[in-house]
Amino acid sequence: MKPMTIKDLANFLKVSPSTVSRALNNHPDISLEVRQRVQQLAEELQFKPNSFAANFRKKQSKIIAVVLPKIYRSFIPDVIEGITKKLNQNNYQTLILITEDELENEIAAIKQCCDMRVDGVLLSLSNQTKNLSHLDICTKHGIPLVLFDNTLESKDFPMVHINDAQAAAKCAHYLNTKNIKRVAAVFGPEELNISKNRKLGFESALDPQITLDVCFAKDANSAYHFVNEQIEMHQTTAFFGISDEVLLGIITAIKENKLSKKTEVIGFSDGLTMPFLHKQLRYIFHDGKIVGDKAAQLILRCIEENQNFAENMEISVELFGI
Amino acid sequence: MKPMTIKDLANFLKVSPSTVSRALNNHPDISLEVRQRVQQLAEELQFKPNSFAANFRKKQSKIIAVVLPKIYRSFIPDVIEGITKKLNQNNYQTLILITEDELENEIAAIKQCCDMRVDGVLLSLSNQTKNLSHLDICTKHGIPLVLFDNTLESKDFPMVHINDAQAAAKCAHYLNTKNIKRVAAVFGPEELNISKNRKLGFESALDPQITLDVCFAKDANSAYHFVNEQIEMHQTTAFFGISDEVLLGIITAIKENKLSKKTEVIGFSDGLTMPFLHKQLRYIFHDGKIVGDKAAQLILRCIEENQNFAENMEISVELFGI
DNA sequence: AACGATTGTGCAAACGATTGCGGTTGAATA
DNA sequence: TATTCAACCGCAATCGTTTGCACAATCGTT
Repeated sequence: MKPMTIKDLANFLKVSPSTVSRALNNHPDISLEVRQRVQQLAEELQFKPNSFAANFRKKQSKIIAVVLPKIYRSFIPDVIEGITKKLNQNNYQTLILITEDELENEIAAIKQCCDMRVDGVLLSLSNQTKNLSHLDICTKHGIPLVLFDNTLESKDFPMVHINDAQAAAKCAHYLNTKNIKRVAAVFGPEELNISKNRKLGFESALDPQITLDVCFAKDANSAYHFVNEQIEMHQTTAFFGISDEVLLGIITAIKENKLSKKTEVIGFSDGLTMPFLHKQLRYIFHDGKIVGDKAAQLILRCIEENQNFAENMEISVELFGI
Repeated sequence: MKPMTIKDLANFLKVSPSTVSRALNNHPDISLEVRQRVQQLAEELQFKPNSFAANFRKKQSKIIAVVLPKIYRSFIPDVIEGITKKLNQNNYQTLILITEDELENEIAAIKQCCDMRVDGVLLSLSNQTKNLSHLDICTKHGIPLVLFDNTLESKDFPMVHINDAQAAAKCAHYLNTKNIKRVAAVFGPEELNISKNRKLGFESALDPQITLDVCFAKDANSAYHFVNEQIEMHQTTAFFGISDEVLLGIITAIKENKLSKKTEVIGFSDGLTMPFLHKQLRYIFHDGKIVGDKAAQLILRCIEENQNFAENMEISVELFGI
């Protein structure tokens, strides 16, 4: 029992294959009556044209690749959900490629995308990536690409992300109003772009009267130890944390020191665990769903308009907390 | 400038297209010398055969679809990483479809997979799914499918997951040794299969001398309130939590009641946040990477051997904690 | 020297849907 | 009535690779 083809349908309906094809694609050349007859039969027989053949002919895969360093536990899952949702609504599917934060893998992934002839690429850069020259093959193959989340400035590719520096500045501004002498800021690994950007924004917005202690923490535990030191050495009562992970360390430390009530904690969070853990937390709500949605939207526009208009999109963020 | 084809290469090298094709696919019929010449030129010119045409001809997409309810913050990200890693090693790519825990979407996703002619499907069931009849179209299309994580018993499809009941029983056994009179167990939403299975395993393994209070919590907050009640009403000193989310509620509550030291907390965790938060936590380490890896392995075998041998795979789990 | 085995290569037919172009209708217009 | 013009539909080429088969060359055997 060979799988059905468009020809079989055509024979059965006494029309030509081309008519069936056009009818299935809602081509206006086909009369409403024929169109309906075709679609109805296709529906009944659960017939779908062979997508391999269609892709081949139409030179499109209806697949968007999402290339990212790692599926961290917060933010990225939401991004993926945001992307798939938007893409599905537009009849595209989502392919996931993971680079493990290595440039080499990123290059391979991009090549893979070209080889597979995906219709577009959403890319969050690895932290080893210092320039965008390896993305040229996408341009060469006519595959639109948009950068999201972890990005580098570029005139060739649109990007969507929050303005990290500005968001961090908001946190600093908040602290400026709080009659504080000293603040300890915990960032992620020093080489991360978000660490750099948020540090820059935070530092330059912070009232110079306030003494700033800085730490690049590789995980919750190192944040925890840093905070303990700060409390011991300087009786610090204000902390800034760049991610849910370091916030976990910060919050744990201040709780153990019974300073929850007397301490300001502010940072970036996905709004789930950390605000629950520490009700007084102020945080920049970093909403992955929106980033994903916007990124998908942008790539769809690129595909539609067949060009990489380098229009960046900045997601505005707000400070949350009681 | 038209994109290069196999014919262009062939003309240039004065061989036939078939030879180029075979050479590129390392077909042994082609002499080593010719094979190398072809591959070398292809390498230089960065030529890759049009995958649309190849897919079409070979009737394979080299894509595996992963269908899942939702990308929760723990476990699932690891599963995805485990899957993509294993698949990549075998030259397959990973497509993500999300059902949002709705049967309707699950059915649509499965159909989509068939329409796209993916080479295999990895499916974690929605919690609305009560039977597997909608998976027949996969069988009909000859697409192998393996169930993972949230599954239902089936003789048609292999599945990989941990033995929830048995793992929960391990927790109960541990508590049995602890001279405890009363334990409060917090599960997830009642309709979830993991809730049911883990509850069953836990209940039946628990020493009947121990009084059991049960709660189905929809989030960390409801777990938190339940625990507070239990402490107030029964001075409970032992808690079982089915997931990181409810553990968060449990741990927060016992900390606020300053009972960390005097209380046994045990449950299922991905081993990151919760053990950090509560050092005394005992937990079943639910390792998504392994589940993903095994699931991918299984689907690859199905593809290779061209059959759905219903060989289930149970991931063994261990109790962690100091 | 004639004979099968090997080995290595090319020919040409698929694979199944799409689409430019041309042809057939019937109705509308002059 | 002749002509025009849509509206519809079919013909056949096309997309680029793969692969069954035939064929040519080379080799070792009797």
